[in-house]
Amino acid sequence: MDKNIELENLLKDSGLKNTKHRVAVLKFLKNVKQPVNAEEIYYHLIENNISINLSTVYRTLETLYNKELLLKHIVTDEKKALYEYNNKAHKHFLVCISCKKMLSIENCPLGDYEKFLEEKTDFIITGHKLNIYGYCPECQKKGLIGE
Amino acid sequence: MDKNIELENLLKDSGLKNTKHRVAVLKFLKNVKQPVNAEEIYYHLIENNISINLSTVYRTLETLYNKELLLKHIVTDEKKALYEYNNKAHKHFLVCISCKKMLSIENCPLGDYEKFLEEKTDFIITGHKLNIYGYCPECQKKGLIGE
DNA sequence: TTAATTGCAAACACTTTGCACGCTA
DNA sequence: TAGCGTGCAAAGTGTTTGCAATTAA
Repeated sequence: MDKNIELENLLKDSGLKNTKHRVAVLKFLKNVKQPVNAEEIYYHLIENNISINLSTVYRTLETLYNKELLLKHIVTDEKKALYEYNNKAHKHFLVCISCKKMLSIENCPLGDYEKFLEEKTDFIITGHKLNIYGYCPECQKKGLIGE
Repeated sequence: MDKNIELENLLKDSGLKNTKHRVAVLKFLKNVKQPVNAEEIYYHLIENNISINLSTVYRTLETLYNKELLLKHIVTDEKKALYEYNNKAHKHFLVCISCKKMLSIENCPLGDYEKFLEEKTDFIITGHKLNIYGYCPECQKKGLIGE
């Protein structure tokens, strides 16, 4: 329950009204270990007796994403966007090309490469996104490589 | 004209029939300097008096992508997929978050970080995608930062 | 000849929007 | 109570597909 107060403050600090739907979405995303799509959030809430509409889920995600409370990912060849709680840690992902699962990596190998690039290109660099692809141990065991 | 023969051989080597549409799409993508979307390809062909249907453009892109003759990118918050000629060079991109232009970077700063990760996580790593985001010099001049 | 490719129109999947009602601050 | 949040149904957008006609091999 303490967690809800924390999330309610997060909303307040972002200038958003505190609604049960927003808290429920944040709470779910904070607890889940990998990025999930809108439909998965929708069904999770329904199963937990929180009546909500899919369009509200989308609107909520959009709102939270605009306030940078969430991160949003689109994986090539997957149609649905994936969302995760933004804990502000700088992260990268290991994406399984068989089951599409995303695992986060805490390390960032990029060091001061960005600084070098900025000087070379005159871009103002604001961030980067690094995904590393491969087959997760489970899919290797299932022999799903290549599917 | 020699270029067409080269592209026709590319198709043949991939086991694809040689059609004017496929050659035209490949030719355009080979000459353009940044990834483009299906509609841009469609209009380019129409303007060059190559009669084609948008759905054929999509089917062609899908076919060429499956044969790895093209690369496909999806940028978060952009709805349209971007395609580029796959010249097999290992590349990364500098993406302007204002005008969405993508510039390629030839360097790869990742070195043997992947090897380290593979050992640590038991993934079989097959590749990675690195995009670096920021504002391009043109958008900086236009004062478009933040839009 | 025959199997792959194409045009066209219709279908699709995910996401967004208009409007009337409900609820937070 | 003023204005943001929500449900519902309908619309939107990029992409895909079924089918008949066309074309490459």
